[in-house]
Amino acid sequence: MKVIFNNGTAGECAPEEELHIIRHSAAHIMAQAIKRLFPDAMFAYGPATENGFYYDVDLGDRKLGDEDLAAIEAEMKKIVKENLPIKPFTLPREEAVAFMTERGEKYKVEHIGDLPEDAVITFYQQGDYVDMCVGPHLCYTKALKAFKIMGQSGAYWKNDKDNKMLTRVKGIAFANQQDMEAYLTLLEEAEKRDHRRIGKEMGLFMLCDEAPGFPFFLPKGMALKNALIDYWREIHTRENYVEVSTPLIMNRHLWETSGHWDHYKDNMYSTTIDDDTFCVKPMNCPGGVMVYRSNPHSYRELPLRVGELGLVHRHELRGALHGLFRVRCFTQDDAHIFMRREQITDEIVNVVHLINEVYEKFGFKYDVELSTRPEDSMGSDEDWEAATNGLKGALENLGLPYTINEGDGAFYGPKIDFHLTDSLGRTWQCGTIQLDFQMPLNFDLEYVDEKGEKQRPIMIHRVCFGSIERFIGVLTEHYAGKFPVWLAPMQAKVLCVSEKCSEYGEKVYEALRAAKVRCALDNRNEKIGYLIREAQVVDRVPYMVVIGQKEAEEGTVSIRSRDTAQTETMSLQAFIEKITGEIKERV
RNA sequence: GCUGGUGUGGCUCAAUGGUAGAGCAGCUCAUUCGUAAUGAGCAGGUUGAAGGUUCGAUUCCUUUCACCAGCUCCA
Repeated sequence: MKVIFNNGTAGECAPEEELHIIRHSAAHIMAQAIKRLFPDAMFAYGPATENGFYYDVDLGDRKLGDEDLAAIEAEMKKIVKENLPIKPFTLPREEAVAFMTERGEKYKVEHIGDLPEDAVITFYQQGDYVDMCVGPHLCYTKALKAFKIMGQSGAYWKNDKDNKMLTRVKGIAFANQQDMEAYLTLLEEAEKRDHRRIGKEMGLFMLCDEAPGFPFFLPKGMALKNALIDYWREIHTRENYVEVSTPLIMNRHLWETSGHWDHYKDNMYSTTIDDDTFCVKPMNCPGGVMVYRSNPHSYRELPLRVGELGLVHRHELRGALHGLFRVRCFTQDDAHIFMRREQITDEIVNVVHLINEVYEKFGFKYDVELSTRPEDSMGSDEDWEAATNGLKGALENLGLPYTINEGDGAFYGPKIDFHLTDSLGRTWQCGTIQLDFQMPLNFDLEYVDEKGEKQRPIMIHRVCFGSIERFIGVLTEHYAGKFPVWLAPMQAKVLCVSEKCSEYGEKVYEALRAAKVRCALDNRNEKIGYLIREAQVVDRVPYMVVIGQKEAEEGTVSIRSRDTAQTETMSLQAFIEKITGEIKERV
């Protein structure tokens, strides 16, 4: 594809850059359209994104409705049709400032201020519209073949909530119409995987207006949750963790000592008990610390790995709530590891291996982030540096690729975060490993070393699933509700061809129940096709056990697989062995 | 919390400033059927909530709650 570079030459761009350039030019064309419709508009940033582009615009007090978005899209089409040439030019810094000032583009002026002193400032012009930009861009507006405005939202200038809120208009753009159609189809498909929809269809969980952000787990969702917990307990026992359970509500003083009162107060629910303030725990660590502190410890016990499936409550902003992905109460598969300084790297490596094992079990790909010290934090520079280096060292030892998320650590220490992707490509933080020198200091934790001297342990906070609720949401979308047998809320469903064989169906169902298979019996007076449809499409049950006259006479079952729709006839005993084997092996 | 949007029976959706309609699900009856929807009938809603305008509101206005797409924030 031919593009125009910021030095004014036209040439070929690298194929992998093509879409990026199309999308970036789409942002400019949209800006031009907005400027035509709203002459007072001032433009902030307008980058290409993963599937399209957006532009943050200051429209004064003007709000955009759906009709406005439609008008912008129509105007863009017009600009494309006009086939305006897109041409770059450069200006020295002062002239660039004067030029943008004259055009009222105060955000661009501020942007110039952020650029290096010696930066050459490039502009791209199409018709009467000029945007400050490094390019490259399409040569003509007509080269933009496929785009669509997708919506708008508020967004702060420079992403800082103390700054003015601008209007972000978002769109998608593709090389051609077919690619865009394909993407829109993909979105439709993704919507079908939405865990909120599948959760409802399958009867996994519910939310109601009376408890916004506090999910109810229904019997089937509970079965899934318990299957995950059983797995979790098994691997943690193997890894030499012990398990505790600590109270949901504890005295405010404890939260003051831990630092949560200062750093997390707005997110904590509280209540009054005997004239004293008590807080509902937003994190499990102070509870874990109290357990540690209840006894003296020897260096021989360390590392001490203490797990807790802890239910935490956090007051999340209502606009942030999202199905099971973002809730106000959730179960963390937490653990606190108390250890000596020299055990840090080994322990982190162990935890990373464990988290990796869990994610591989489900076939997840994940991104790793290292979050460093936030502004609002506790502790000394030395401790923060040591902790951050400890995490970095472990990641580098393991050769795990990661990105650094500056200033995004917990208030008590830096962390490694594991992000999983939902059906729409949004990523959600699940696993996290946090190194903490503060909590042991605040609570004066100790152990006795080999010389009989008191030493301060270091703490790791870590979760694998992150929140079981969020993890179930991600799993639901990952499998589109077609969970593997060991996780499936309903593992087998007995379907009777007619009421005549109901009795044998009952017998098969009872045999499966006795073998601890999660199952149901459907002997409704309907055609078998009807029963199959519901079992396969709604229940997404891995095995449909079809029972008819023939099976009743022979003592067999006809097994229809959810995934292949193939059927296989076998003895009831053979099927029970097959399914219980798969459940046990967690395949 | 912020920007925009949405809110009608369990679900998906329709309609109008003048007593809310369909499909699916549910129930009843008939059918007793072999691997993705048998037929007929019945029942189900004070249109998210509160207030206002109006002779009359589900429709218009205000407030509020919840949800959706984002922003911010986070597991």
